[in-house]
Amino acid sequence: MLSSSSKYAVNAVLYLAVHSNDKNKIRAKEIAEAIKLPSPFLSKLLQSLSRENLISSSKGPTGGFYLTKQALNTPLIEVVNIIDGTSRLEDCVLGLKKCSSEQPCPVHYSVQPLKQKFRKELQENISVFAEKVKNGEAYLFV
Amino acid sequence: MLSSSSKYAVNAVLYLAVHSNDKNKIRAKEIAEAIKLPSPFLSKLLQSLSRENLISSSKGPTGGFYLTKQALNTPLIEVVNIIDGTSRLEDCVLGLKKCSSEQPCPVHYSVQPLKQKFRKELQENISVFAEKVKNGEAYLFV
DNA sequence: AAAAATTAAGACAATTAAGTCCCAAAATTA
DNA sequence: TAATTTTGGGACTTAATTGTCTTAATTTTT
Repeated sequence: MLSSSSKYAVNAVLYLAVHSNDKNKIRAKEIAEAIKLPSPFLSKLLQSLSRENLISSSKGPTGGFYLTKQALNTPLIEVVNIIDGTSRLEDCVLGLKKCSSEQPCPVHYSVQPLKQKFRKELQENISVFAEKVKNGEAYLFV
Repeated sequence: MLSSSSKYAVNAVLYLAVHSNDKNKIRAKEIAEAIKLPSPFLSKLLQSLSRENLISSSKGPTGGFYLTKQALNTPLIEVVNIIDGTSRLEDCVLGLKKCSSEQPCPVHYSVQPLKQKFRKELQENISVFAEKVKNGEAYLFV
């Protein structure tokens, strides 16, 4: 469904959404420890997200990563799109090159609506999912 | 969602469901050509399915693979379970070890019902999907 | 009984994904 | 300005998945 990398990235972004802002940047190492991930690997993911301006960063002591208010209003699925690309969630479940309502694969009508709903659910903004964690309705680890 | 291997396997099984029976066995090579797959690799997948008695086989000239009537009444998801195992479709989308309604991840309630529905759709018997191909409602290649 | 055709099994190779490491660039502190 | 701390970028390593090849076992045909 999602690659390991984008799972990590989503976790990290939600961690930032909950704990960071432009006054309170968070180092890669701290995030890595929080979500139990090797820090060099996480750094690379964060850099990819930063390069695409989904998250913000600054260097040096007191530096780190953070989310702007604008970034909080980005659909969560953008994280996945940056790390995995879009095809992973869009391609035919059976791997057929041309699969559509004109030429459906055998599972198309069973599965395609679910895939679409999945993408739609992840269109919800990052802030929406972060709020659940702040409220104690959802958890990021364990 | 599914590994490449299990996509291939599902295709191959549906091909057998449509074209084979105990009087009409089909060689790995023919299936491989039909679904455009390297034949040695497909052979290995077919062997895994045969070892688990999901498909049947016989050796020698006139040998090949086929589905029994009983096998046609197996849920399609069994193919995936044999090739990928079950965890791929059951584990938390964000990769959290313990993710449940007691301790849900932030996307749990958005996504978990869809995953369950996905598995449920693939619980439908192989024959159901094969019929769609026979009817011309669905296609296996291109 | 021998030859040919097929599946079975497992070792091997190639590719991709995951993860590490090193050094440069930028910012802060002293 | 020098030392320190952080991100940025890219080369490198490791692990997992995908794909190939060789040989054995079984069945059919002649």
